[in-house]
Amino acid sequence: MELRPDDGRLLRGQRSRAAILKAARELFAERGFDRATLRTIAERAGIGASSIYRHFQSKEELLIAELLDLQEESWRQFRRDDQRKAPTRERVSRFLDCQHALLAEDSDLTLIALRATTRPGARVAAQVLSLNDRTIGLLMEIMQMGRMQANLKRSVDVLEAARVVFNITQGARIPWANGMTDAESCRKAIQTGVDLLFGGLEKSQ
Amino acid sequence: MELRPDDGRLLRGQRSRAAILKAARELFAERGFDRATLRTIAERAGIGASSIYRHFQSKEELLIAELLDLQEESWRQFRRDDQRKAPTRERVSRFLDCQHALLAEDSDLTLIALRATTRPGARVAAQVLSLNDRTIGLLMEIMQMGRMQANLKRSVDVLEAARVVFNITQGARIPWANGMTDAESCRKAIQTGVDLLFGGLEKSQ
DNA sequence: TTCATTATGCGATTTTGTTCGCGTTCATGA
DNA sequence: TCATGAACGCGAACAAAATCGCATAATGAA
Repeated sequence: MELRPDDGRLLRGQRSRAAILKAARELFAERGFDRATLRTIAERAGIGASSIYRHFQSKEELLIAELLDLQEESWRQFRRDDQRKAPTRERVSRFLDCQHALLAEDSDLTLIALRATTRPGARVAAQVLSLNDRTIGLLMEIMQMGRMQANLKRSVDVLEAARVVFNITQGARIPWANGMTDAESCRKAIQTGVDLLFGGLEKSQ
Repeated sequence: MELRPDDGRLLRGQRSRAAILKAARELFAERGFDRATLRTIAERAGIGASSIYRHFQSKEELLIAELLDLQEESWRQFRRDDQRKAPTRERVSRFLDCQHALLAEDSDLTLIALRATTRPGARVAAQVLSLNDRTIGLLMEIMQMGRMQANLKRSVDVLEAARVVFNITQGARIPWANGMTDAESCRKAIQTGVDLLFGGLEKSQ
């Protein structure tokens, strides 16, 4: 039996799902991920704790919706005044700044996403890895354009280059999310790393 | 009151600590970190589960000792036939290969260490970050030598460069530890990333 | 010896994410 | 109208890490 999209049960489910997400976002912001209990989230959402699992497969999954939103918002901001003719290094740098400005508001987001990738076999791990791949894909797109415009070396493997850029950002955020550096130092570390990558370490002869 | 180092209580504690570590290593190897329960570890070590917390602050801390050993072993292997006059790129590359060969035997180690860094406030997070800093320090040492020998650009910030190399390795291991690529692909990804960093992406004019 | 102190050990308990079995609601089709 | 099946909801239960209060052992000081 197929359910019509306006079926009463589905509608009720969608309301619940929205209520859970709202409560979760509020509580994550108030107390942070680890201190926000599924029972308190459920209570604020007005349902039972176990019902959350009708809509999400794990606690971490409550965050990836937010991460997805943020990712697309950062792309929107980047594209809004992106100079497609500008040097590739500048375009990449600007994109990372857009992303950083948004992520800097919520260090938990980066941290929990990273944690999720350390749970092999869990669905949420694959989801986050796939989100990361989308970001890597965008970076690759930018760099591929630079490669065609003879802005980058022809020999560069743009996929690997995009991965390196992504890993630089990921790695730089860990000390920040652990409170060992502030957001601005994190931003600078990312930019310095990208500059090193573009310029190279070795002397050119 | 100060305890002498040969105090009977301390000696008993050290024996327990050693037994716990031994049991933990065995069980981690047999079942993996997540499937090895503190109760079974305690049982094999011949003590009660809660007693583990007299010696370690968290389950993850049981892995730190192993990670430290492995780190120093990889340094030993690297130093054993390190050509100090060789190009910096080759030295770095060789060090990463040594490290990879050891880590490849136990993907859990990388994964759990990474997971530990996503637990802000926990002692184990700081411990792992400090271990990482030691590896970064060694990389920095290698690159600093290259910089003095005019092997690398004078303008290079060796600390940041070392961090970038480290982040490349860290990031490349995540898909591998999730079973999405094999160890050899992971190794190649690391080497490709390092090559990109040394050579740079931009065309030199 | 006796007492205080300190490290260690342990069973009971708490906490929290997650699973299970059962009941409820609601559209559909005979 | 009534049985069917599917999505949803819930309280109880489970699993495993972590905590607590108390007991024990070992040592030094009085």
